[in-house]
Amino acid sequence: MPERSGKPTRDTYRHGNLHQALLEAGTELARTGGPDAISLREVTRQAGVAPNAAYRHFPNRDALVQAVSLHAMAELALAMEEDLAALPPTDDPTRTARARFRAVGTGYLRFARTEPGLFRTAFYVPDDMTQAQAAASTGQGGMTPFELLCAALDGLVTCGLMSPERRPGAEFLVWSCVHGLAVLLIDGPLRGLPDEVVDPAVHDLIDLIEKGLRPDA
Amino acid sequence: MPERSGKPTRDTYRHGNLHQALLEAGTELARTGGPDAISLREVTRQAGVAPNAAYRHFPNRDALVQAVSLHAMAELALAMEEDLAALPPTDDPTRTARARFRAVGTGYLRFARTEPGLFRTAFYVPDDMTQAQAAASTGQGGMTPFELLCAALDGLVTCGLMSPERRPGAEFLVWSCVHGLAVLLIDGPLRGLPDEVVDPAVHDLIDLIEKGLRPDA
DNA sequence: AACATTATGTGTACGGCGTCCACATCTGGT
DNA sequence: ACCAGATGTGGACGCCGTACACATAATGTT
Repeated sequence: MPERSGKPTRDTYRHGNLHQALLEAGTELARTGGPDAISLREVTRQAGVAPNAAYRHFPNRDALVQAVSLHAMAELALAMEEDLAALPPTDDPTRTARARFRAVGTGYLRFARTEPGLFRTAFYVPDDMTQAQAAASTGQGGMTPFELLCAALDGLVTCGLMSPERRPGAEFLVWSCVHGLAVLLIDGPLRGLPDEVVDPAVHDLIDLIEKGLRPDA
Repeated sequence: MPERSGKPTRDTYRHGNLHQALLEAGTELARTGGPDAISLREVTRQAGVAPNAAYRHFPNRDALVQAVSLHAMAELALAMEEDLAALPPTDDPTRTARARFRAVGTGYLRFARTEPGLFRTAFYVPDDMTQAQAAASTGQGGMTPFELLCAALDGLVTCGLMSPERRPGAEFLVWSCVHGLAVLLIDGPLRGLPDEVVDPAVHDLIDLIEKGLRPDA
């Protein structure tokens, strides 16, 4: 008998699907400890494989973290889509546009608070960069979080809830506001606040943004 | 002659002011590489001292990073005070309140972009937490960044630029918006954008916030 | 069917890190 | 003059990422 203890033991010399296994182990580590918790030695350990085996699938640690990051970004998109899908159907297009805009924000913040480790990993960008809205980080609908936000903003413009001349670049401003609250809630000084405090704050923040975007008239 | 090479050599057994020296070395490391770049072995190396000497002044690495973080927060407050001080004097209190509010935001973002490493270090909060607006992280005026923001908001209320019933908790919303832009600009997908793009975005963001805070009337 | 090629996993080793322990040295109070 | 506490040193341990040489399995060619 070649082995007897532990569970991730394997009898074949080849693992079979190591790339995927490393990714999943990395995701679990990131879930509880953020990007810094992802270690090559730990993921290979969990896969029941020698540390160096990882180098057949990722050039270095950073590449693995990057891959997990993309996966986390996709989960963020999924969370946002969930909030969008949970919306009750409406006849009023204006009401719908507003609701969809809000859902984009609440989904974002819900994911940040539910999965802070993955959220932080999603925004881990090391040195190369510019893969933010790259593929593979989309939800079921094939849209990235950023694209979901843009679509929601376009909806606001269509319904007159936002002036068209304010539209260009607005996605970055809105994103900033929501992202900032997320960061302060999970990493920063607002950490660990109970839902009774946070939920109204989320509501108020989206109110503020919405009001800030509205046409002056 | 006991030593001859390198510069941080010292002839006395005692260093004299190691605590301070470690703090300064740590600050320099954080300035260029953020909190992760702070290493006990490196700061002691720069101080010309054995690695373990650090343990006479900080219980562990995290305590050092924490100390640097406080220092960085104070520098942030200083940057905000600079923008406030640079304001031209005005008779109109409303105009002043508005300008001071904007200065708080621009100072915050200017520091984030000028000193991204220190900015990230300032918001490094490990496990214990709740020292956010603790002492020692204040500027010359003795106020923390958070308190500077609160004061600016109070000014807005006084001048009727903001409805009093919206005031409670508003500091967190506004902080979120500005902080979010800072994070996206230095770490996130908006990284490395030129001033010609960023400056208008900063302006627009503060516009949006201001508008969102205004009374409905 | 036999062999060469490529893909994948292993073993060993190096240097860097934080940290623990025992020990050396200096300084201030008695 | 001495002792106690504060401060710095040296060595060791176990992590980590990663480079190099090697072993083994899968695949394609003849």
